[in-house]
Amino acid sequence: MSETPTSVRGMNDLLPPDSAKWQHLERTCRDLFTRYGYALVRPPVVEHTELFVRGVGEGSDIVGKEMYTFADRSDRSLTLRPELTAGLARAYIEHAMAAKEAVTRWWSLGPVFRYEAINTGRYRQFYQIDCEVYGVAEPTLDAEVIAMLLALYGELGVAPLTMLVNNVGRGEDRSRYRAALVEFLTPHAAGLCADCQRRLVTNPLRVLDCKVEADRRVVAAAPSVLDHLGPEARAHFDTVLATLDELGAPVVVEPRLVRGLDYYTGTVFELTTTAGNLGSQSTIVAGGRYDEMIGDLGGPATPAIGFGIGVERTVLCMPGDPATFVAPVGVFIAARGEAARRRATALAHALRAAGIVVEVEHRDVGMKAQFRRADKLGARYSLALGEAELATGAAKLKEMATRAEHDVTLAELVATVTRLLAA
RNA sequence: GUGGAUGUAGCUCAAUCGGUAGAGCACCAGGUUGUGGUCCUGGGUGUCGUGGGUUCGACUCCCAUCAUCCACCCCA
Repeated sequence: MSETPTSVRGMNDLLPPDSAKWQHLERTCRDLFTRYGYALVRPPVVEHTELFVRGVGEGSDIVGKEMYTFADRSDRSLTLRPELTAGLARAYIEHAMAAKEAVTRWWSLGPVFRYEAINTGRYRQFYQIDCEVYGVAEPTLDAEVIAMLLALYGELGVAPLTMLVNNVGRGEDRSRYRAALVEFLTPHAAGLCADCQRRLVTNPLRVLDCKVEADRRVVAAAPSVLDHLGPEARAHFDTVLATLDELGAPVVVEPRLVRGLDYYTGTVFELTTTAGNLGSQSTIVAGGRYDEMIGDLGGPATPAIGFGIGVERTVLCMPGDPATFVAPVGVFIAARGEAARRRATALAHALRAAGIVVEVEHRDVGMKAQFRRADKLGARYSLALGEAELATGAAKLKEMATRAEHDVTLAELVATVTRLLAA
């Protein structure tokens, strides 16, 4: 390897124009979530390792083998967050939110870290956008959250979409189903893949999610979670589905849908798409209820629901060339000579104060090069300043696409440009 | 973790059978133009990913290694 520095494997630089497409996603999320009453929270990137072990679950692959864990100088065990939900739950508890308000709606975004093999739409530092609601147990909220996601992706223009939903049960329902599943699978154990033979003991629900063909055939005949829900959970799930129907939100009930994280209870969902050539990484959002996590972490028993959006994957399946998301330059100011450049700088300053996107050529290069750059930047208008313009205070404002020119006085430039750009 | 492909200029890529490398893009200048986008002309950079091996001679063949991409697995 050469001497020049390189980024860490699986951790990439986000550069223009791709960053503009990300900004569009983030803006769309912010605006939509704000309408639903979510407020932004930014927890730290690093937490005590213990939080993730307890919050995400010891049995999960994430905690088992994917965390970036290290000892700091005081020998505390810290971990780069592998997801956002646990840190947000910690903040909810630490700031005693339950005592301050009955319902808390938070959203957050930022990098998360998992030590995994790299692949399309899969990185070691990647970005998630989360929404979490604390304090509501009722099923209409589940439907609202799911429908909001469908609205978000509709607004982003992602298609086709499939929203899978399931209810993995909790408490006694979960234990009963787990027992029934183990009872069903044990006779077939010899025919299952090595991973599933292990899962049969550690986390039998995960067997349902196995992609191995032989295992899938076995699982196809397995008992369904939905048949093992008690009346309360069954009624909850039915209301979720009925509400989604009333909202006109299309979903597919998938009894074999299981999430990889241990904390989910009851409703779980997963948004997938075939857009964007994501291959097997077609899950772009995943979430569900985690009604026991806040209590398990030592907080007041508080029902909760949330989801995580995979930002890279979402951007990959969003339509549109990234360049089209870059803010277009309103005016490009070309200048010849230092006196003209000083004036150009001042004019640009004034135009920008008026909200116009302006690029000034500060380099001492020829007019040809300046206009080529104006063209390349896609500027709506260009203004050329030289000694003559400085002397007269008048200049020509050129519309690049049509090459038509408007006579302008520099004194009225801001007003003129504002009017032209608004037209 | 398993399997496959690819590493050559800042970027995208070429280089026949082994004879120490070229093009386009991008960038700048000149010509044309109104000091002005197109067009024309000119301008230069490579430890050929890295380390070994074979050979008179390696970008080319062999081995190793690293990186990137893709599939599987898992996940968002």
